[in-house]
Amino acid sequence: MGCKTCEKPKVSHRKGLWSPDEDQKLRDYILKHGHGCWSTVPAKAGLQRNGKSCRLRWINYLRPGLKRGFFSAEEEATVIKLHAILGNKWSQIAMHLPGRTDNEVKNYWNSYLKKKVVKLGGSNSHASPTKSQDSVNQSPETRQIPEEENKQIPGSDSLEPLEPPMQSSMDHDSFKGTLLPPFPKVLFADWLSMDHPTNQSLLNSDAEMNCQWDSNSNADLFKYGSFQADGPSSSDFLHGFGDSSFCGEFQLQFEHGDQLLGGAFCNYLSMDENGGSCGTNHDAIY
DNA sequence: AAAATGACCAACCGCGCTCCG
DNA sequence: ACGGAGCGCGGTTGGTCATTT
Repeated sequence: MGCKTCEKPKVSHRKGLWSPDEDQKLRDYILKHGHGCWSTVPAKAGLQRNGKSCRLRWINYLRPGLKRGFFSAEEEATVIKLHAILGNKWSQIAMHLPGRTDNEVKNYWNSYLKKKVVKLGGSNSHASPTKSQDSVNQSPETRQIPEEENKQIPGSDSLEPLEPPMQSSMDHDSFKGTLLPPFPKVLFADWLSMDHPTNQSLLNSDAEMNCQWDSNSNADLFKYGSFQADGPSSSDFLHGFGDSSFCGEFQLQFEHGDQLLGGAFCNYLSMDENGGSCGTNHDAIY
């Protein structure tokens, strides 16, 4: 996808963890202009990163609507089920988990679910032909689940959830006996409603279920509660948000909660992008 | 209390695909 | 039709924090 305006800045790209300042710059830029051509984003946003890194950071961490909490029993079951069907098709699995990224699903699988499935006898692992899955069964890195963990897995011979997180009012950490993260997680819809009190009626009590505790920077999104009001036009704001997965996530998210907001929300997001919104051609911006 | 080990997760890397000129 | 550029995806790595010895 060539981009006419793409230039090739000869800058040495920074690597490693993102600083809050970098996050701020990237978020500011994308909320204001959309990402457009990723390769130009770093230069325009004043970042010494490559476009790929910016894209990843946005998708996996900064994008509004990310849940970033512990997986609910439902989500966990979905991951296990879909992984059995799809294998390591993380992006496809993530499509069914509104607010989750492929990277998050992948990490969750590798750090937690994989062990669980193995412990359960690998009955769900047969469908995955991947090297990763093989390593679960064969590699020396395969770890035995500690007895302590085993004790914490009631009903571990079924696919019943390991008593997880949200629905049980227990997140993964507390499940593991550690501390709760300190801050409430705010979904984009919740955040939107804060900025638009008139939308509040659109959120029913199910929204509470989505208000997990999370320590990450989604809380920062509060800062942007005003960007729509005194910031750029909706047109500017929506550049780059016409992403199918983005809309799809919200759509799914609220459909799951028997809410009608999903469509309305996507309409809202795509109000000036008819034809291109919620579609895949988010590059045709500049 | 300090060192060793384990677990988690953010980020990087490389490959394949698609689009455009 | 072909080559280059950009994007998306999956695998892997490396840093950090927690737990154990």
